[in-house]
Amino acid sequence: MVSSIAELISDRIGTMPAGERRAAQALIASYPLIGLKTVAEFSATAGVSSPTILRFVARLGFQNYPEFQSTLQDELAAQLQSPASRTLNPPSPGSSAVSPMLEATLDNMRETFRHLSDKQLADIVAKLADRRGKTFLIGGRFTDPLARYMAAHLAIIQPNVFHLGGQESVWRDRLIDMGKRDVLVIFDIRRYQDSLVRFAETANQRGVQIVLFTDQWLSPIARFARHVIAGRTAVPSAWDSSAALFVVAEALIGAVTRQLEADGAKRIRELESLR
Amino acid sequence: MVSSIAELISDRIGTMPAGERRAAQALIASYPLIGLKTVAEFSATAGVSSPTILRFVARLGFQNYPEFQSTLQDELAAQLQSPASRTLNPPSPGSSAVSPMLEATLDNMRETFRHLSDKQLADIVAKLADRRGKTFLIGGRFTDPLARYMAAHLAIIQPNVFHLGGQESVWRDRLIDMGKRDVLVIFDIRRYQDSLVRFAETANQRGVQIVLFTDQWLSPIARFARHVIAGRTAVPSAWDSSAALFVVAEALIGAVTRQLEADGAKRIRELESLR
DNA sequence: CAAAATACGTAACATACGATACAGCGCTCC
DNA sequence: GGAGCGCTGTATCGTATGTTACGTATTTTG
Repeated sequence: MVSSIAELISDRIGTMPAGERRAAQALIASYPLIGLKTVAEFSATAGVSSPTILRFVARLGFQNYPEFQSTLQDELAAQLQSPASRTLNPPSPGSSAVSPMLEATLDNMRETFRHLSDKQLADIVAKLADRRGKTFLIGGRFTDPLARYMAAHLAIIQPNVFHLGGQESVWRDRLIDMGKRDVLVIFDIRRYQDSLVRFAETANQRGVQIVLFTDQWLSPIARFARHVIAGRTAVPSAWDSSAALFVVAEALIGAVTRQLEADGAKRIRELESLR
Repeated sequence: MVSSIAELISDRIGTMPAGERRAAQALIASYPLIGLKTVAEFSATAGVSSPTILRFVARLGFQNYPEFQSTLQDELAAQLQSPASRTLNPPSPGSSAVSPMLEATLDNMRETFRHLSDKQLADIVAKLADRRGKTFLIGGRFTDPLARYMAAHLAIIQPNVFHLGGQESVWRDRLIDMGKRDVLVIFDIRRYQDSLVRFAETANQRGVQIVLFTDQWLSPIARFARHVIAGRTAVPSAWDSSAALFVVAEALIGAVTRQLEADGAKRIRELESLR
């Protein structure tokens, strides 16, 4: 038995032609609201023609469009009247292999932030928003993308932000550029990489302030780090999860942006005028 | 300022004639669902005539019935998309500056997964774990790190996984390598990049199956995509959040790994012995 | 109590919405 | 390479829907 139209769609989306699949995806993306609008609006949002929408609902087993809409409304009524069903994901008895993953991730984030004080974050933000020094970012095998992600944002709102990528020998040589006023943001989770540890140690000796993103068992780099962010990584998977660290990174990016705006940084105003 | 139609009604219900008051009560009783149905149905449920309904919505300040319905739908959309506003956020003791960011992110993830069916994910996993074809990953300005992150993991558990980076001209030429059996995983959120759209279009013409990670407004690439994952990106920040997409990516990585283990892939056993 | 004003429903109307027929196109399979 | 099939969009049609006009009922006011 199929309980919701959403399930019905995901059951049959594989067997649908391209146009109808676009209709299905548009419906799922903002479920179920476009389904309540007119065929014309639905077709416009999905980028197909009206008949395709009608064929789509016909394929789902409905006699006509109004019948389809009524079903959607009934579904919505049930949902709105029992808020419990919202929090508890469609129970999907037996399956839902990803749900435990999601739950664990959400828990990880809550735990991660619970152990982070506002003071600590504020200090890091202040340091990152301090435009007198340079900012370098680097990560390990799996976490380097996080460093890139953060660098991509920070580099826009302020100058002198550099992601250290490529071969080890390349970024090792960049140590020459680093001094007391600079910040090095390092991402390092298990298994901790020796090359990164050595790099951090040298940087530390040069007086560079290190901000470390690591897991709850703390990379050895924590010994040299000025600020340590310990994210929870445990999930029911063969891999560790970096999602919590990712969210902290995003929170920092947002906070630094706000800080620079508050500082009235000329660059921010220029950026806005460019857009 | 009146935020919802429900408030508007309770403000004015005192000044309404009997018939319209019955209409108002009927609407409030199962808010806002009858308002989305036709005037005829509305009038029948309320026990009044159609014109009375129209006079009722006119009194609320709407020019016509469709305008009234649109407003109701917008209201509903806002409600459904930010469950936070429904639960009336607990002030979160201490009221930290990053807490709203965290809350929004958690909501985004729950919402994103609520719109994702197990079936849909299972299809994608099956395709990604299919070792007959190659897997290419690419992302936009801010999302390319996500592509890298996913590629870093997938490349370990199976051969023929390629991240497309560097200059546009470089990865454009890689189109030659792509064929019907291959998968292209694209990350593209606002503002959608023309270069990526063109790339996706060409790849699609070559028969490549496209898995798209995008935001809830759907990149134009959705037109060519076989599978679309629409993540929520709204957070109280100057930037959009990719955290929800990141978590989906991690979930997929985990699921693909499990799938390959189940398939008894020789490579996995070899890997384990190497560790 | 009478007269006026307001409210309500019936019925006719016009719009726009959903439905259908048909032609063009691409794709697959001989 | 050609024939057949299936998918998609354009254009047209019928109809359900929202809208309005008008007559009757009901309440209000002097």
